[in-house]
Amino acid sequence: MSLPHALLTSLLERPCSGLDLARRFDRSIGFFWPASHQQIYKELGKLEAAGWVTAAAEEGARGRKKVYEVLAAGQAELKRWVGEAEDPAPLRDALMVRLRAEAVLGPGAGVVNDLRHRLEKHRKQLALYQEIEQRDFASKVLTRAEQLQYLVLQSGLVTEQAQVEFCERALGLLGDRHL
Amino acid sequence: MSLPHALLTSLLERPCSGLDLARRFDRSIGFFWPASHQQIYKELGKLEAAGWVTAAAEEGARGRKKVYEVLAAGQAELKRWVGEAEDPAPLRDALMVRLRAEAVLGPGAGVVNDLRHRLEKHRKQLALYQEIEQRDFASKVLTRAEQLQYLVLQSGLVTEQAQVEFCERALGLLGDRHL
DNA sequence: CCAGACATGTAAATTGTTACATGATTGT
DNA sequence: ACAATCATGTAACAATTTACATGTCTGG
Repeated sequence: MSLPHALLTSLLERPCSGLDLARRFDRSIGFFWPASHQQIYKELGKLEAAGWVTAAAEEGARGRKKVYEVLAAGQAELKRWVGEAEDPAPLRDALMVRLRAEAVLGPGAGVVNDLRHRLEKHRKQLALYQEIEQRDFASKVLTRAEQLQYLVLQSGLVTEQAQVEFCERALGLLGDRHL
Repeated sequence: MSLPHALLTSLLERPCSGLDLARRFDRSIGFFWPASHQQIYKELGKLEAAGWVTAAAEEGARGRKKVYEVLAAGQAELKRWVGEAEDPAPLRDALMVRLRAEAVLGPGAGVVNDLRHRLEKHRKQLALYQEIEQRDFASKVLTRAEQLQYLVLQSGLVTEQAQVEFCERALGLLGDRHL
């Protein structure tokens, strides 16, 4: 379970409120560890109870906005966790199950629907990653931290590229002509 | 949720007991949709209640062994589900979170431990898939069903290959000399 | 004043993991 | 007899998703 450590990482990069965190997740760490605002609020409560972050009510801000900041104990915990080794999470891919089902059901079972749908999704995600690459990492000298962030983005790039190629190949095998 | 349909697929390939299913999952569909025997037993109960499979107590067998078989309604349901389109499941990769944490914590935070560990795991998984490829798909003419099964295996092959290359690259970037 | 965005949460349901429990059959 | 394996489950927990609830502030 990496959510607490993903939050600590993001808060170390910049202290902010729960909703800000949720928004930043949607276009950064959330590509590799998605989380809804509900989950984030709950987890922030636990981080605070554990003494890893402090919450400061921001005066003059809307509503009862709280700004969270990582404490020394939280940073120590994050460092401890980074040093741990973990088995890769098991894959769960419904498309593969559908392909196996199509194999046993025979031609025309309909897996092309999912293939076309996912091809489009993966193309969009790939385009998004390429946009981020151009915007944040193109034509400049990178610091070590930026090199690592770029590495993570590249993982996303090759993954989406591979997914696109897989869908195209599968559709070709199934005789689909809507490429 | 694809477990029921993964079970239907596997039972269509060959009717068998819950434990047999669990064992076959471990070296086939389970690479793309893992399931423990506890989960499988529970789900088989639901499939039976839904009228998608029948359970027949096998006489002369050990204990209270039951053999499950797919009914027409189950096959129809599987076909319906295969035709559905679904968004790809969101990625969740703790290694990426660790890399981002290492970026913000600075050199020596220890992500190399996880990278080395995962490099080894992915190399093993890749070797396993290559073995299956040689054993089941090398040097023979493939039926359509076999082509689809091979396609699924190839997805695993390129995925593991990409993971291996990513870990090697990351370790190179971090100056690790234990490749 | 009211719609819409900001901001923080609670509750229930689903899915999956881990630990435990029970009994039957086979091989030695 | 007894250990190992076969075979089927139950229970408790953990993580995530979905739906709902509540109140604040800003712009028109």
